[in-house]
Amino acid sequence: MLIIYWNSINHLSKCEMIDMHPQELFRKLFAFYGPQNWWPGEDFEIAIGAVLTQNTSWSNVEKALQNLKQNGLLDPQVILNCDIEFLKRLIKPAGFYNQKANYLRNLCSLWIKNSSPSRDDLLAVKGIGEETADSILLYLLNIPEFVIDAYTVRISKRIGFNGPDEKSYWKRFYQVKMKKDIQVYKEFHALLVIHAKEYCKKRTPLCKECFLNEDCAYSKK
DNA sequence: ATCCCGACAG
DNA sequence: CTGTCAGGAT
Repeated sequence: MLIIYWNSINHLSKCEMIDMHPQELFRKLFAFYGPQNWWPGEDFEIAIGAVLTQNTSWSNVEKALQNLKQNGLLDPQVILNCDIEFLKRLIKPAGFYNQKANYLRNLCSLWIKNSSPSRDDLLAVKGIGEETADSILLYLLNIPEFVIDAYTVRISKRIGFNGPDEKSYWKRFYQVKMKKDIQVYKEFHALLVIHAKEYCKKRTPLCKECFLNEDCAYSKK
């Protein structure tokens, strides 16, 4: 009887340890992976990459960006001037090229009118949702919008930050709990991405080898 | 076969 | 809320 009681106490204390602060998650990710220095590319290329990477692996996006770069198509006006079928062919490796070609042109039209758009300006563009808008705002325009993607939701729920699947919830969650710091926002999102790819994978997460498994609710199930 | 830093239309 | 868009890596 005493042992059962002890075990329940022990279990409770473990649960409390799982409930860590997002700051602590950030600190541990940063300690393990180091700075990601994730603002590759020049200016508008970041915005292009943000669109091309919608539901698409970055390795495929890199091929498309290379094609664009080799043809001098990283400039909004040049993109608008070029034949759309040519544009589609260049970005083909990134997938969804029919719609993404149009999405890019929509973004270019906005950018020519206003190269420092607001969040609402971006969301008004057909093809730019919240994640893409926030990526552009954070990594290109240096506006502190916390980027929430499928990886962020997956890791947050697994590690034990109880919450729904809705990205809007997690955006508020992180923006309330984290210090409003551009560099931290940038690094944190980048760290969540690399961690989701290397350990916290969708089907086969590598919990045994994961450096966070003692802090993670998912690895204890 | 499954997944990839989603967004939009129906 | 569900179907659709799509090539590329594993």
